[in-house]
Amino acid sequence: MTIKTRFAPSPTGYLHVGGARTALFSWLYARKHGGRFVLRIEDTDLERSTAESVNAILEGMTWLGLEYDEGPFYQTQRFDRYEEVIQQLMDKGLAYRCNCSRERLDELREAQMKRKEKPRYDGHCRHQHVDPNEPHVIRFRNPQEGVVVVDDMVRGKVVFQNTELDDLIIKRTDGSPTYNLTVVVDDDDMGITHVIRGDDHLNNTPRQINLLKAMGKEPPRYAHLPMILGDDGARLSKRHGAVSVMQYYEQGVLPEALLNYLVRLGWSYEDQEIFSIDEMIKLFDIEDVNKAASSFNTDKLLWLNQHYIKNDDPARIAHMLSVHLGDLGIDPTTGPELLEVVKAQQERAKTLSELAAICTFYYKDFDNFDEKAANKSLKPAALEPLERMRMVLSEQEEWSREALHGAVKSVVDELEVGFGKVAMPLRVAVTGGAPSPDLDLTLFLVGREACLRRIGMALEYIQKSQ
RNA sequence: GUCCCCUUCGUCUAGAGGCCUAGGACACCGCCCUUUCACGGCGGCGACAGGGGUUCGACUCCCCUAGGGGACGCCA
Repeated sequence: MTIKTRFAPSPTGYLHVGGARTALFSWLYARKHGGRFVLRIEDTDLERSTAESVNAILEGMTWLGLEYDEGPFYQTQRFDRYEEVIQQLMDKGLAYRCNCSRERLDELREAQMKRKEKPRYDGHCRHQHVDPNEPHVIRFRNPQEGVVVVDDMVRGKVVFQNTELDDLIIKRTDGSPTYNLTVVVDDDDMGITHVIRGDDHLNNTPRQINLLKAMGKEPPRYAHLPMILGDDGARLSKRHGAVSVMQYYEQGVLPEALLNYLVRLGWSYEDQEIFSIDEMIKLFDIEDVNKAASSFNTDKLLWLNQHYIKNDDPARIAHMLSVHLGDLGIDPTTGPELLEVVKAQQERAKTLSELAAICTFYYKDFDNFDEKAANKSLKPAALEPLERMRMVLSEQEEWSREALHGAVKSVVDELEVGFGKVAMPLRVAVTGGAPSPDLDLTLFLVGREACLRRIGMALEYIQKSQ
């Protein structure tokens, strides 16, 4: 039997980290077992589903590289099929029409709550004849005795009493099918063998199993993944920063870093922290997934991101970085070779946007010196070293790292001071105080013209601050 | 409220009765490297929710309590 998993989001918002993790685990499980991965859009809620959300989800999946083998399927295009199943259930007496008013239902719920009972439909229309021509919904006749055992791959066996379940609506007054029916029909029709989804669906599972049994079908295997909470342990929401996966893209998080972060949320393999996609596929197993919810920790994501930025091919980083430089109004073709700049700065940033920011000084003058750096290094004592450096650099014939190192050294020797007395002011003068690599490499990349101009700015700055 | 689930350092996690003086990672704090910032190296801080059992022995098994999460929709 070929293993088949699916990711089935409802297009009522963006792809968020929780959804992305669910998709990742489903995808990994399929890939690991040489199976197939299906994308299905659960858009039966016509009120809230939007085309923008569909696009956002597809965009997120693409960015993360979670490619699907089948789909995307849209439930709104399968209404005929759902109708067919509903009819079959009606014919077999396993579903019935109900015309209870919303008012009655509301009152019922309220009364039950007041009695400290679990609110649920009382089966009022179970044995009532309802005229098909008047407005009605169709409810599934849930078994009233016995138990349903969900044999979950991460939770183990979970037992539900049928008396806890009520007769759920499978078809609305407007004729559209509801979630619990559509998932069950689709998962079965599409041959889904493993339903891997969020924890919040665990309580729906016994209902779905009953529905499946009524249809004469065999339930798939289930795996309910623990939720992802915000940094503060509360449910993930907008106030926790990035809600949409694409916001991480915008901030300059690498997809492999996000995936690596997500795969370690609720799963681990020995003491390993860094996983390539291939390693994830090889080592991942749904049986090893934890039961407890976990909190999203941005610091760790950023640490992973820095790791990937630092270790990735500089050419690839350069390619991705140009977008972020563009955001800052920088055209990297107007200055030093971007590839060389990336190599020089690669290990100094946690995100691509941060990397872009610290690469700015290679391409354009800064407006102000960093206050802290300037206070420390741009003092009167720096006047002489900077004057000397300006002269030496303006006369410098060979503009190479080695030669520039010699140039700085010559000033140090001439003034008979420590290396830092010259190097520090010079670095701040040239970079504005931004993090930067070796001084000789920095001077080399920034170029003679900009170096001289900025030393002038620094001298002016020192004189003005007196 | 009812039902279901969960509970190891601040966070992610290892731990399948003795291997635990509870291991790793992020964060934090020191030190080293160093012309800045990083990187890297070394070290430190820091947890079994509480209470009962079972057992020669419990982080591991059972029960209770507490706390957290989820579900209880003509949402998915």
